[in-house]
Amino acid sequence: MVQTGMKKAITLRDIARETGVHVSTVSRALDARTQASLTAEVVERVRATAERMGYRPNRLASGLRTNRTMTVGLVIPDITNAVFPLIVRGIESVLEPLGYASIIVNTDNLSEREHRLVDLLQERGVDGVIHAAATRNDPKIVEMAARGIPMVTVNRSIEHSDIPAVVSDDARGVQMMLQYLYDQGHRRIAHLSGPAQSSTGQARRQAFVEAAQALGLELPQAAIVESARYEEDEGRRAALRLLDSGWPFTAILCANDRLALGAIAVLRARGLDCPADVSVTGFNDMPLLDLILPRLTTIRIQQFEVGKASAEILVRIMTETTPRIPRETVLPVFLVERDSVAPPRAASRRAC
Amino acid sequence: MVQTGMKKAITLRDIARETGVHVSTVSRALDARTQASLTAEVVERVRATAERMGYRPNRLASGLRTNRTMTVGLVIPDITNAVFPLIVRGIESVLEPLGYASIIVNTDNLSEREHRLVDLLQERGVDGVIHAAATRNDPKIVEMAARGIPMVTVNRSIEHSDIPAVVSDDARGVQMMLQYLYDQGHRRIAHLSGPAQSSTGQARRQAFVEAAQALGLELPQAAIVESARYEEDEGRRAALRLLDSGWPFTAILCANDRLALGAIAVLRARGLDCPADVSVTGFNDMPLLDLILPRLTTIRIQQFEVGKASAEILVRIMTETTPRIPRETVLPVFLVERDSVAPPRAASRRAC
DNA sequence: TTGAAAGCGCTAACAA
DNA sequence: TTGTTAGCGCTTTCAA
Repeated sequence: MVQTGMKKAITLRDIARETGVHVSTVSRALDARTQASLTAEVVERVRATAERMGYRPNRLASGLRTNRTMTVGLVIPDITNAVFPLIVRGIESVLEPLGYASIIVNTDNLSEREHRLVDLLQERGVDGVIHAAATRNDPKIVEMAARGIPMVTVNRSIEHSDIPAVVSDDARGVQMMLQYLYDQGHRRIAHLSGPAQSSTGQARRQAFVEAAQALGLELPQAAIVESARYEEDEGRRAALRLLDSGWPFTAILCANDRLALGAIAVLRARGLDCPADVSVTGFNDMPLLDLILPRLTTIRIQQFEVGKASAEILVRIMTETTPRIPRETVLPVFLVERDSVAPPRAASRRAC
Repeated sequence: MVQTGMKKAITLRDIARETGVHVSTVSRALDARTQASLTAEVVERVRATAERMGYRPNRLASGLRTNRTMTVGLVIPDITNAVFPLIVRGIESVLEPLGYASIIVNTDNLSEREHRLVDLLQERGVDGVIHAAATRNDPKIVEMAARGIPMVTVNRSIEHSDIPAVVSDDARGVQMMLQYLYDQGHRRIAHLSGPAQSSTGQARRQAFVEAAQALGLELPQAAIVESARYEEDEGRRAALRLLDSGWPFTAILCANDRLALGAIAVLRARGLDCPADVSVTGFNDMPLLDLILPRLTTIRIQQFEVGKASAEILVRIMTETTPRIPRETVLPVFLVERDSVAPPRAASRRAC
């Protein structure tokens, strides 16, 4: 150790010496599962001494011995993206009380980076991984799961694998929103879709197409513009392409709030008001969204609950001998009606 | 291990057996610092075999031996608070390339919780701690530093200790903002201060008092209202108290953006427009703030840079033998002029 | 009910 | 330049 004055930590040996019993006895006395085989008196004496000396178990040592580190890995794309902190807190809400620590890594959706970070987690012997940055088919993840590392994916789902996934009901959300726009009188509705390689991007887009067809909506090529990332500037770029296509849409259903914010900015720059000229809807209901004008009508996802559910499943996989886990856990979503949707100009004119 | 099909990992022994050299030779061949003492041929053969077999070092084992885990602890109040993700990414930007992993814990500013989490970090043998949730005098932190664990505090600074701190120039930020309001014609300026137990809350408040006195401003008791937390509802509560005090202020300098957003909401509810009736300013310039109307005039803090600086310092403490670290590293702040400040009614009337 | 001993995978001092 | 050996702190089998 570099630091001077580094006091060495109290070990089982120190307590053994102090109490006059063997290290293994101390170990047993301090482990709830094994202290049954000891005299109550010894257990208590050891416990008290450990307490008094300020003993802290060395998880490296016990982990080396038992292959359990009480540490899990959280793989997310970018903690800076407002939906993830809530998921993280949801995860933590179940893991922390059980004594688990979390190593959090940001992949920035770079697969090279992701692979390096997954290695980093494995080297540290994490007991399990919650993966919120999985691409649709990721060999590295499948391999890790095959190696026996307990794993759950969040938001996204790995194709052709039996890795449990916790997702929100994207399809239902898109369908609710499209129906809502339809009920407001919209008939030419565009979609700013998310990245095709993310499973949410794909799921929402597919749901959009299906719901649009079910409603008998016109759906030209130009109606769907794909974004490369879930970010404002991609929303701007996509909205520009949409405007320049010349298709006379009256509403944009965006795959994500940030795309919607970007789209609204572009509309405004072109002199179009939301919702008077064009209605725009989001997805996620991220924090602070309700303070931004126009207040975005969106689909609320239960981020915290998603995190919580994924952690609960991971714990089951890590601790139960033969856990029966559903392949997919789907959480409900909710339509949040705010101010970014109005009847289309034409329709309202007709209504007058 | 619970999982079936758990393939055991490749160890140095496996590589030793495969290459026909001793484990220690393998160990040396794989360590850049020691491979100099080996034949280039052996080094290469071992390296290639390790690569081929997919060897991953077991950090538990090496950590147990060396007392270095290449893992650091990040103690923050709440990752859900928008300033922290940026700090985390700043920290990561220096730590990750060096091979460090980060265990992130949220204290919710609960000292009981913080102590438990700090123990959790210590049990896992973190090489150092970046503490962004320190209260002004925290015995646990001082003790940990005294134990020799490399440590840096962020945003807040521990009183009477020599633990390095990375902070933003709060005093200068407050002073700039007060001067700005003064220049716009404001003379009766209130302050919604942050929590007294946080060092930023204290520093900003003190800076406010000093700057106000320097400008010769009127400063009755009612002019400063303290908040319990840096949150919107506390901003609302404090603004209500301010309004009910009857003091005819024309501007509110808030210790934080979220307090400002809360204050503006209350003003609006009372029929007062910001900035027409009352000017309000924030602090931090948190993400998305520029999309919320009225666009808040605020002090920008370089969160990412703060994180980066703290990590750089931590690395120096962890690796250099006799690092000379300044007790406090102060990063500059910037006034961001937006739309929440206007000349006071009286002054503008006079100007007409 | 407790103790003795081995060993998890790695590094480092010492020996050859 | 490479091998031998010991041991980091803990758990767990086996023996007493």
